[in-house]
Amino acid sequence: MHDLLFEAYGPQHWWPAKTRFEVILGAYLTQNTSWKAVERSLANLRAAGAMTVDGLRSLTLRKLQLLIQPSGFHTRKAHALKKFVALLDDEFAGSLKKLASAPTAALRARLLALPGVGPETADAILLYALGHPVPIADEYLRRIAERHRLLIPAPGHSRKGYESLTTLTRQAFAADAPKSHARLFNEFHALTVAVGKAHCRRIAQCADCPLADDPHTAGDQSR
DNA sequence: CGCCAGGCCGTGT
DNA sequence: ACACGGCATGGC
Repeated sequence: MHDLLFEAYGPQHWWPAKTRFEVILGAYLTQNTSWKAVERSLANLRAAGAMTVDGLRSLTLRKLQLLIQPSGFHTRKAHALKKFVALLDDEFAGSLKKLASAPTAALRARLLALPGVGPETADAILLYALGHPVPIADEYLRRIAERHRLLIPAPGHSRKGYESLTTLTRQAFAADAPKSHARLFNEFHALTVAVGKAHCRRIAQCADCPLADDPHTAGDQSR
């Protein structure tokens, strides 16, 4: 899938951010939110000098909420971001570098324990901000996998479902590409979003899906 | 106007 | 364990 999508779409240049902390901010802000809206919040944060850990720490909660308002859920997300900085300060001396040097499994568990951090956000931070080789499962990948009969269709999206999709992705890469997983996971997730947007929103758009000459449109699936 | 977006969480069954 | 609604805003 990675190779087919890469051939069709080319490099996606993810994550669109300059610093690790900017990736983390984006990972929180883009939860169920279009990236376009996130860009406006990020611009606000940049203008306020809050694109760094120190900058964000010095903001009041209210001020932070105001700055990230354009990307929605600002009350929850502002709280969550403050809690992330608190974790960084309390357990890693305020250092993203120290945070990044923690073992992957323990770090993932610690991130998941934070409010506002679920599986996808945790993995996005691990992969795109901290450089850990973890795959990212998301709604797009689930749709694509089901559409192409790689995953048994399941009605709800349970946490367990995402964890199993994560495991399957990791195993698939482990079998076919033993090396450079971080780079492949990085590109694959970006490509997944690209093809998901282009072809998996509506069944009619699957005609020229790069993943298959014969798209599996027979089995319905409304999305 | 209605639907959706690069999810997560609390609550009820 | 799973389903379901709330969270907020802007694009299209």
